[in-house]
Amino acid sequence: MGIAERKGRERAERQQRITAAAREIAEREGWSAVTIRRLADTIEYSQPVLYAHFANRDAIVAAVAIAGFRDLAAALRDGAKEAEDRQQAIEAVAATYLAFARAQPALYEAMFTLPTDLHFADSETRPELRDAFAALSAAVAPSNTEPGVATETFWATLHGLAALERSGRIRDSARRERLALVVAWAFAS
Amino acid sequence: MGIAERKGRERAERQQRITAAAREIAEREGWSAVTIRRLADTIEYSQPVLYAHFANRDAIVAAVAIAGFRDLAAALRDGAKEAEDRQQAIEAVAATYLAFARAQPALYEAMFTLPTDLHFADSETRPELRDAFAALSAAVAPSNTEPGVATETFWATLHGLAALERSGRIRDSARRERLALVVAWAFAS
DNA sequence: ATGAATATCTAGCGTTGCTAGATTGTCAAC
DNA sequence: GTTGACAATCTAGCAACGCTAGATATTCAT
Repeated sequence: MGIAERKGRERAERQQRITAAAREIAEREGWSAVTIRRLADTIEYSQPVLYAHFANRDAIVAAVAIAGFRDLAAALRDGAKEAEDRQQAIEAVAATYLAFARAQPALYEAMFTLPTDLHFADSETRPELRDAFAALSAAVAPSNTEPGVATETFWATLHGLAALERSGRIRDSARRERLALVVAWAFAS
Repeated sequence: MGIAERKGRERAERQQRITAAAREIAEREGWSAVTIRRLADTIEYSQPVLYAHFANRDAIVAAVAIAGFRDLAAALRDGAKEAEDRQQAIEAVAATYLAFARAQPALYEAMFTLPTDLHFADSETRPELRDAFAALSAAVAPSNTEPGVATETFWATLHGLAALERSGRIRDSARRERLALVVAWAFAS
């Protein structure tokens, strides 16, 4: 009965190719260039095949976003692992977060701007999202196990900085100084 | 020569009706429901008429956004005018900002999420945007006339909170506590 | 009243997300 | 092996989108 397994593998691989193509095109040309026809072309299947994998276009964006949260959580943990004290951990996490958003703007956009149906503070929160939140929380409030007002506010600041920097509404030249200020704020709380 | 004046008035009024309709529909059904056909129907003209007023759909969204910045600046000034000290001013501004975003989510979305070509920290920044920034700055750093790292970071925090609250990624129940924390941060800097 | 200029509309192009129905391929039963 | 059912895949098309060219109606100076 290896046939069913093979089909399952092929299906998973095709699904992977769809999200990879979406992410790549979005990063190169923006999410508006990610059309079903374009994706179908890229994976060399007809359009209806995509609907055997995802309910609609938004579901593809959401899949990319969830993969992004996995990446972000990993990056945050990796960035913080060499910190020697709380302040260093906060600084590492903040810098990593902003670098992540900056390096992959389309991915970040999928994670935070595009879909409205990926909730966080909710019973049905995806584990990937919880995990990224936990990585932040570990740096800000290592001793605290409650949901974390400080972590939420810290995250909001980072997200706000990422968003406003991206849209050119705060000076690119002051990035370093803002980072220092954020670290001071989070450290003090 | 009252004829030209009348035509000018009619034109301005029609333009006003377009943006008002866009804002209303967006607030009720989301920006994706704001189509050229729908707007044309609402103002009882054919579609090409809209293009005599705006270059394209994005320009309509941008017009709504700019009006939103006027409203926001006024709301911030109004909210802060009765504050007796710096801390009260910061708190008033923060609360007003978040209430503004919460009360008119589609408008706020137009201002911060949708268009990419309304720059801030830039020589060609629209005065409406500068003015809103100045209203924030007056509360955070009343004595400081420089562009304001603190103001930028404060703004970023408020925007992040607005965005994450809206998408349900931070707990609605902790709004008060986050506000208090933000005020403490901004006050300390 | 008439002709030019302006304002407005009808009709349509190309593209989008998505889907029904036809077509091809696969595999077990005889 | 052949056949028939089932699954996989494609072709073709719908309705709605932003936007525009060309036809028509309206307005105004002469």
